[in-house]
Amino acid sequence: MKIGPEELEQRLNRFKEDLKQAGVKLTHQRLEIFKEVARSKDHPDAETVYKGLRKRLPTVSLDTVYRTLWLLLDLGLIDTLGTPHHGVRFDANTRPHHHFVCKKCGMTSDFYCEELDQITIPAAVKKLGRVEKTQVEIRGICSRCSKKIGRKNCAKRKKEEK
Amino acid sequence: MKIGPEELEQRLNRFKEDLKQAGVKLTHQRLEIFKEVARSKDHPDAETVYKGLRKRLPTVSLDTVYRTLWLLLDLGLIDTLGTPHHGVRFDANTRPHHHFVCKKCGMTSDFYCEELDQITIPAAVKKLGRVEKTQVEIRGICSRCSKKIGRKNCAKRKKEEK
DNA sequence: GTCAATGCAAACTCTTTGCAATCTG
DNA sequence: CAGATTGCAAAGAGTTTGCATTGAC
Repeated sequence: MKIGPEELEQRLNRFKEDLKQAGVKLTHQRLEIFKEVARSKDHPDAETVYKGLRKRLPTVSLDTVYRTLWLLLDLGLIDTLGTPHHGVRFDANTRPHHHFVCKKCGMTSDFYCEELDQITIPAAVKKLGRVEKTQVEIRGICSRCSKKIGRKNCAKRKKEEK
Repeated sequence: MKIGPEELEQRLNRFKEDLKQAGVKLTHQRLEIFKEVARSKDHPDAETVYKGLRKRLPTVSLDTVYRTLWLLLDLGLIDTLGTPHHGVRFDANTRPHHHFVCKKCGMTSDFYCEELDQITIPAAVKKLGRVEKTQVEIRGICSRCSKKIGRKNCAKRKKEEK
């Protein structure tokens, strides 16, 4: 998927607006990091964003990339694959099941739903590879985290919890 | 979800059988690690498995836990959440979309399907927290990895690719 | 007995933090 | 100009590796 210049413009404006709303400063770095991610068709990790960025912004540092990405995540301007701030986790549940994932704390609960077990996938997907299982991932904020509101970003939140 | 003793027995037998099939030795550690994961209702990380395990097997080491978990993954006896051997990855795609995830290399492709965008989630899930988005995760082996067959485990595979 | 698997310790990678200098509003 | 943000360097997680020893088949 590629996005046209008018949509990019739109997203940049929303970006600036959201920073203002959050009482967060609009810096050169933040703008460029957002553009780098927004233009990406893949699912880059921090390092990849950093490398792409350095071509245009040679003085940027990797830790700023991290801080900014967590900030954007907190503002809901980007999402992550899986759960941030966690190592690999193992799933020993061999029955068909689905996941509710908390975007803040990473809590992942299984749930069962026979209807969802029956999902038929588009034929095009089969070209991507051999399918082993299909599950629904519901992303959101768990009730526990919903109570802890008003914190600014993930890193700070984690620290406060210690 | 909890599993009954007869199902546990069944899974242990399948476990032993699969190790034999793979030409891999059945060690005390492997058996206990498998039991630890199989009994878990959560989605433990390696450290959690390790801690639980040490109560019964005080001499086990964390690296054996890792090696065994990757082995079990390779044998298809357990699965992971997200993609192993990768840092956090960011998803800047703001349109409704779904993922095909390769369990071997972590490659994650977006795909679109209006039908899947319409999924209705069971009422029970709403108790878990505030839902922000619902997406389908199709897990399998991408065509690229399918070609590289016959390797024994992830760690070795990664090394060989260097 | 043979070769794979383990435990240990050290290395490595990814991510976070403290702090002084800098920049935004 | 004040306070947030950055870059740097160093620390901290989580994970992997090399090697001598142990243990399964």
